[in-house]
Amino acid sequence: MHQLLLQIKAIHPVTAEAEKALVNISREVELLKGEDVQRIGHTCKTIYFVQEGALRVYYFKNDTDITESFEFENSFVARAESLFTGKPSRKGIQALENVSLVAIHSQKLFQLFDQFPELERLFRKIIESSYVNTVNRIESLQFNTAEERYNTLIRQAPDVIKRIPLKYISSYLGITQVSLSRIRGLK
Amino acid sequence: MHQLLLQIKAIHPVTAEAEKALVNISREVELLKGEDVQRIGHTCKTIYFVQEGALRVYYFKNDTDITESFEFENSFVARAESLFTGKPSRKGIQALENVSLVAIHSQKLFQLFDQFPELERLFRKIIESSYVNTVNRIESLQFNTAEERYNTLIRQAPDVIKRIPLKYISSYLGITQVSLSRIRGLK
DNA sequence: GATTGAATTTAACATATGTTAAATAATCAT
DNA sequence: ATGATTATTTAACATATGTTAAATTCAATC
Repeated sequence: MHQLLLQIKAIHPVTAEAEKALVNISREVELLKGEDVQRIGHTCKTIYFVQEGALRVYYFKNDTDITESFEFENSFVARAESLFTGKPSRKGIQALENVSLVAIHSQKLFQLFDQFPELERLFRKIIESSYVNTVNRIESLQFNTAEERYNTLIRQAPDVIKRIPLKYISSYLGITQVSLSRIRGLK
Repeated sequence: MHQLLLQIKAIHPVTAEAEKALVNISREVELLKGEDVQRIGHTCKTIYFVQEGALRVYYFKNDTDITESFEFENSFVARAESLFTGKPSRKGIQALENVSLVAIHSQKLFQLFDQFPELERLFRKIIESSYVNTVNRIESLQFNTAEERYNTLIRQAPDVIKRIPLKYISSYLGITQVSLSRIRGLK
């Protein structure tokens, strides 16, 4: 859990008691490359913190596997549309490398907010930052060409290109694998 | 402010003192159709609540005017990438009808969070719900055709079609106005 | 290192959407 | 109502991306 606590310190430091309470409702989880952290159809009740490895959030649209997002070390992952609504998610979370995660029990976490407003502030900030990321992503999908999106990805998230197979990257960019290959061949 | 308080009650009821404190840092603003609520380049320091009318958040990409989002009665509006980072926004907010807004001073609001954790919870929930909306929007932009996106809009946000000129809607859907016109002509 | 299967690229063609320009239609001010 | 402005549609053509299939490269296992 050490890494989680370090990351929290960087976002919004909390008291030792709050830290302890958080650790109490969390457990470490290890998964192998290819395994599902959370299956499609499952209602999201956990917020994950990535200590080591890479994940993707994915779903199917007309039998096509689509990657919604990638997550690496030191990020928090959840399926917001399920976590915040209580509905089952059409999305799954898959390990793209062997991963070490911290699983935070979301229901218990939300209860802790009454006792520790500092934890609520911490997670408010985490959500805010995820929100900003998705807003920026919309901008990119809304009016950049596929080539621009690919170049932006190389610049802003080189880990994705280095560590993730192209077949997952193409759908993340909103294009087919053939298109991605073509774009890569241009330069 | 009555309408704002009603809406708050529906999201997360707060005590009379918290309500009073919130009203204290807010003021009503009226603007005419076409006017800018916030200019491009301005650093976002206000969260708006729409009492009456319609707004859009917009920006320019290569001299082309692009609408990022529409907002109607009973929604909260801010430019997250600026509000939560303190950086000037490349986006503006424009009134598409004569509007009546409540302007909430965000800095003062954030200060109130120390005194009223219930207000922090309220705004955490508001942010969560905006976040869920943007995540769903990404899904739509990522792999639906323009025609699918248009049909979804008609179904899920009929107000947009009824009240907003098409020239603003096309860029919101990620297409040109000509394409939108073509799609509308299909059926 | 040979064999197999998966990942990636290439090719050829199809289609959706973009671009530019002109034609209508709708709206607004006089 | 008239004319002027703005919004929307239509047309013709250009281009980006999709689709299917095959070729190639890469990676894992024996």
